[in-house]
Amino acid sequence: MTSESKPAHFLQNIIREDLAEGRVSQLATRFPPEPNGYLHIGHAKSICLNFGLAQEFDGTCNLRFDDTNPAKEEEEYVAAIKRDVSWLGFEWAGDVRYTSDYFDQLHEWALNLIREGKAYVCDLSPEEARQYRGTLTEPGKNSPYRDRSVEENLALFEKMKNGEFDEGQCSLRAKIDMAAPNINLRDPIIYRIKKMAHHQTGDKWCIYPSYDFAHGQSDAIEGISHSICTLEFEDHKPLYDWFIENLPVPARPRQYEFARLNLNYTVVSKRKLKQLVDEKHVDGWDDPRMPTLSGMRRRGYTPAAIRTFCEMIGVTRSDSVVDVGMLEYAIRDDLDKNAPRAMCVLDPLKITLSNYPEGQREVMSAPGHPNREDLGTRELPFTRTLYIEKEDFREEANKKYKRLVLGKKVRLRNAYVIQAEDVVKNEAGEIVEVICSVDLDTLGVDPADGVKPKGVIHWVSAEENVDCEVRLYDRLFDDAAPDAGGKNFLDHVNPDNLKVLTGCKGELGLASAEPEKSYQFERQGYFCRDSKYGTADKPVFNRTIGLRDSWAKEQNK
RNA sequence: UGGGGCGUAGCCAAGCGGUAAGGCAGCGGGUUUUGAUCCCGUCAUGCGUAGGUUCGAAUCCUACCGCCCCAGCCA
Repeated sequence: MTSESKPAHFLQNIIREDLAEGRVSQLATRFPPEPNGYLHIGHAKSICLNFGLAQEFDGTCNLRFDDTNPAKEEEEYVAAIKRDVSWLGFEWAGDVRYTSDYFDQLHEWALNLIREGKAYVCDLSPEEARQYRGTLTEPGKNSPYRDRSVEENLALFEKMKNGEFDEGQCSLRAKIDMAAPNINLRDPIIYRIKKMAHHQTGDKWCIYPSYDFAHGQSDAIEGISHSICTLEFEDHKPLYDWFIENLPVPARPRQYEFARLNLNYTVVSKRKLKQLVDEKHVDGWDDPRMPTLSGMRRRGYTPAAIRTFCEMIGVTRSDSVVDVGMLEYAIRDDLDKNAPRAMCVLDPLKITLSNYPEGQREVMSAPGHPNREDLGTRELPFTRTLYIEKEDFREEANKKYKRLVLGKKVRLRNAYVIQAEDVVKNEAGEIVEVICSVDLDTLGVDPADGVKPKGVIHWVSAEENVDCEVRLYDRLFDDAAPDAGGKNFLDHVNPDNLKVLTGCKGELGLASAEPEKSYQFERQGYFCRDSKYGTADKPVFNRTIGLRDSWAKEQNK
């Protein structure tokens, strides 16, 4: 820890004290996803918190699939979640756990409650149960089945377990208090009938424990000391504690809540994400525009950047909406330091160097990174015809425009200074080529006349380059809060969230770019080769994020 | 109008009775063969509001206001 380290957040303080005062001997946390969808940036916050705390305090963190609802869960998600957690850079303690590993024990404990008169089989239908539950302001009424004998409950629960009842026909409920102001305490359902196979336990069960009954006890079984969840579970804590106190569990875990992540211009609800996929607004869960970890990975986000972001935003109990600008800062910061540089012309304009012999070829050497010698050098063939960016040339411009202007000079990055001498236009009047002269005495030095060109532009040989496709992504939504209030988030999908450019010309080295490995295309942004589309000789590059652009800002003034 | 939370700058967030950290964004300037990076400076007389206690209050007390969560046999 350095003297400039971040101040501790409330959970770090709680843990430090618990450890110091001996309330817990070793920190044990867990990340408990339900395998019913893909992990997204919001989960990353929880993952970084739970695994990060374990690392910081020399404790352990388990990966536990909270799989109590076979109707919604699938093995496919289990695999994807494991992969994403590993990708983020974390290692869970021991084997992957499943709440379903504890179904036998949980069933035993349910029997325990029944024997002590603290649980009963209720025959109320779901609709009737809702009516008996009361409302936020009115107390509920006791179920007519609340006072069945222990023997009858035992027999009925056994029948439930044996599949002798239909789904919804009855349920096992904890006997707590139908008049409790906290609705979670109004005799919550702890076991329900679901006659379906489970991805882990197959056909062994037709009754499944509820989240409330399973979670705390699973924590206890695993010896979790601090069970960290999001704010909406705070009302469940009294119930969490009630089970722990009324059952012979091997440990006393404690629940703590923190605020989930909200990001502007983004939706992170599995339902909405799924809708974007199903209605083809995006090309799958791993579409680079998605805030899923798999989408971000394909987009070029790095685990380190996501971890930094989670560190930046802090951990508190107040609802907040983080500006995506912070996420963008985190990825730019990482990639600026670590991504090798390359040149790629997105919108090519041909340049012919009139005083450079036809057939002549030189090889320019350029650093892999301006201040990372360990990233080596790259070789750039330089020829009579080149491509530059269309927007980097103007026939006339004011002094603020620091690029190539007719009659003026500009530096070709990592190469010579050139001057635009003439323009070739097609019948439509569009510029199709610029004739330039090159000053061969300017490699690494300013022109002899001492006048240093103000601008530097990127280029690529027109004769030797990699033809590629580049996909420019913009934010998925054009509204800062697409799902706020009564808004339909689909009405705010940004129509310009993807621009596909073909015929882009990249420097030769890009042909061997590995998928998901980041490059900075100088003067433009950070890109990585797509892992799904493209061919060996025609790669597709995804733009992760553009460079900060003060020129664009200047022009918008 | 039941219960549980939360209000510090445009955003995130420290602070826990001694006179408002830090980051993102913004703004101004410097360096630069990336209009990037980097560097420097600037950015709350104010902590939801109103009272009160105190030599002193974002921190304590009182009242009020606003926002979020809870009535799945979802998690």
